[in-house]
Parts: sequence; structure tokens; C-alpha cells
Amino acid sequence: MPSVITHWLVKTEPESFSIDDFLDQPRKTTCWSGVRNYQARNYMRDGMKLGHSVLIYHSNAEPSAIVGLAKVVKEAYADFTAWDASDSHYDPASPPENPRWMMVDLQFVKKFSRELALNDLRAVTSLKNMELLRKGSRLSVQPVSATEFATILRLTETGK
DNA sequence: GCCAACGTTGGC
DNA sequence: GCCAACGTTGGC
Repeated sequence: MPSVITHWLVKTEPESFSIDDFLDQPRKTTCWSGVRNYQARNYMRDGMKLGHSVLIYHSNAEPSAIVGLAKVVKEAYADFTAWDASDSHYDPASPPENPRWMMVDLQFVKKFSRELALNDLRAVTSLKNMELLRKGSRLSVQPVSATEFATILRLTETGK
């Protein structure tokens, strides 16, 4: 029986929305809008529940790294950025009366004092099956197993 | 339902 | 900036 996922990882490009931008949000809370991939949407819609932990990952960064932690404070609802023709994530195929794209609200929890760069993560044997490290992986919302999550937290605290 | 063409992601 | 690996679209 597959265990229910309660830990997640989301990617963001720091050039557009970094962990520091997150920290600056009112109530340190943001809607995780702009996801336009069905599998990523499904994870948000079906898997992400109140209180779940979410690792924040900087992609296209120097270096690309896991940089902090957030939690789910609102479960999936329609991504209204799809309705705004002036928004870069506009999608006329997702109208208000029949939304295709969903988002959740995340609240900032902490910024890790020790970033976990992709290279360092690849060196950790117990993380070798992590979705993030899979060759060609592009999922911007992905599940993290309880043991992977525990390993990552330990790495941020002890470095090993 | 196949698959070529195209657009995007994201490491490097 | 390059380009491999994907996902989506649309002609047939």
C-alpha cells in the first residue's frame, strides 16, 4: 500500500519569485499561481492538504538549491491568473466557469541557514530516487517521501 | 491514435 | 546562450 504523501517540493526561479520575495509577502503567505502542467496541478489539487510541508527550490539559480520551507495554508482553488489576458500565465482555455488550472496558498516557514545545492544532493545516497534528481525531471510540483524529507532537514541542520 | 513540429524547462 | 529532455498541439 503506497503511503500518502504529506511532503512536497515546489520550484521557483529566484529571478521571478525568490525565497526572499516570499518572506516579504503580507502574512508571509502567497498563492502558488502559474503552474501550467497537468501532473503538477494534480499534485496540488489532489495531494496538497492543509499543514503539509513544502520545500522551496530555486531553479535556474547560482546554484540551484533547496533554500527553505513552507506549509500549505489553503487547499486547491482556481488559479485566477489564467483569467487575466495581461498576465504571462493567461490561458483562455481555463475560464472562471470551468477552470483548468489550480493553485494553493503557501505560508513561509523558514529559510535554511544552509542551502542544499543540487550537486550536494546528488552526492547523498539516500536521496538517489528523489524526483528532483531524476534525469530530465521538470515537474515544478513534486512529492517528497517522508524519509527524503527527514534527510533533507537533517542536512540543513548538520550538513551531513 | 500516431507522430512531427513546436514550445518550455532548467542544468550547465 | 546552448541544448537535451519533456509536454502539448494539431494534421492526418
